[in-house]
Amino acid sequence: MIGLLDANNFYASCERVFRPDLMHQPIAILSNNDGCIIARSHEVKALGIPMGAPYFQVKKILDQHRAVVFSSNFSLYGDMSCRMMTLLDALVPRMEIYSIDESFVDFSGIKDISKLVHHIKNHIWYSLGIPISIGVGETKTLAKVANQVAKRKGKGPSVHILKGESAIDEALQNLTVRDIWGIGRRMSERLLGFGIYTGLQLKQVDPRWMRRQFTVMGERLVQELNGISCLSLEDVRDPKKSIQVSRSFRSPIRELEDLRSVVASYAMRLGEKLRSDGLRTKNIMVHIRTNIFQKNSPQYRNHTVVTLPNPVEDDINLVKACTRALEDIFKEGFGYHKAGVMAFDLLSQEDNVQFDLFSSLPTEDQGRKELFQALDSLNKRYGSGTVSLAACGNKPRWRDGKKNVSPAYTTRWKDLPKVFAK
DNA sequence: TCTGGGGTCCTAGGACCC
DNA sequence: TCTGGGGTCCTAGGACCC
Repeated sequence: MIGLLDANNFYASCERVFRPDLMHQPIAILSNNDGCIIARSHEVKALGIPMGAPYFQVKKILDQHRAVVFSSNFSLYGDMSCRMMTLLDALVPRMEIYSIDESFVDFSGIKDISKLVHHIKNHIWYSLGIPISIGVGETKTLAKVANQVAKRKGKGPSVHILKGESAIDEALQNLTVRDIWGIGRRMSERLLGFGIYTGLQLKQVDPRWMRRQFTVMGERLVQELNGISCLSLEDVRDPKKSIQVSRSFRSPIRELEDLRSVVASYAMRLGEKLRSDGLRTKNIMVHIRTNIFQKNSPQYRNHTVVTLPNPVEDDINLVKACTRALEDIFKEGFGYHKAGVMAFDLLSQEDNVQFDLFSSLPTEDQGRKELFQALDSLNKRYGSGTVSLAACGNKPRWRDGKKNVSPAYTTRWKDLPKVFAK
């Protein structure tokens, strides 16, 4: 059995820990620039205010109900998340942190699951003041379903264990396809078109048909609803594949100079994130765009990628690359509303570093000399390590009438010292 | 007037290789 | 005139999640 532990209204609950006087008052948390609603307490949800609603559209109704509105405080939420996960980790054999406020837990081998989940729920509530819901099911997707059942029991901490065919079917009968984890707006629209409305109907669909219509994702979903586990518990976190920093602006930015300083600050934040994850990058993407909500204004969006010869994680190189990329895509005459930088195809500190010599090496002596210099810089930059060498002769080729250089052959020496000894 | 930020996975199709 | 078979890698774009 797999459990899904999910904090109730996490950001709002975090704020309440430090403002216990707001325990029964409606609370909403706003995004960057106080633009829209990104978290709501139970009471605000009850007012019918949707997730992501622009603040200016719902401000009136929030005021009427004397809601307390917070700007987001992500360092607080991150810290509370860390505490919560630490408490949980001490109580369970295996877990996967799924998001800032959710964890999957492996309950296999646990004799009395009900006792344990109640203990977890109470422990986190009394130690941290965060109310959580725990759902337990045969697969991750069913654990998600169980969690929704638990949440419907009330606004306080709650648990639900989903076991037995009829109980599962009943729970699924009460959910729309849109409520199922993994089904978003587009898929639910298409499913509705096929006459599939409830979770139970989806469970009864032929998985092969699902695969044809909705790719393997759809097939897995149906299998998971039938208790066949397709999504395993990943207790070891894979390293990140991309890291980005992006923001919308309160008011549009028109000048390149202003945008440049914004992008430079994102580049430095990107560097911080890379370094804290022990990662480097060769690929950096910069994007800018006008305000997509201003339907009547001219729109412009663009992005570009800079690929560096060597992996970097330092501010200077990142800022240089990002501002250079910005100049490629910046166009005058637009008011920009959002910009972002992203590093992708990340390398870990342990990954091989490629160091390219661009000069040709006409004689053996010169080749040897340049290789030694390259090794020397490698050592200075990355410390000692193992080295493999690839030599590429560049033979010009033509494609689509354009000259195009690609390696003609590659030779690799495994044992560098021996090569040099010769 | 004011509309978030940060991720992941999958597919199709093209280019290229032997 | 007929025109193989088996791959890999890359990219853009879509969809989803919290």
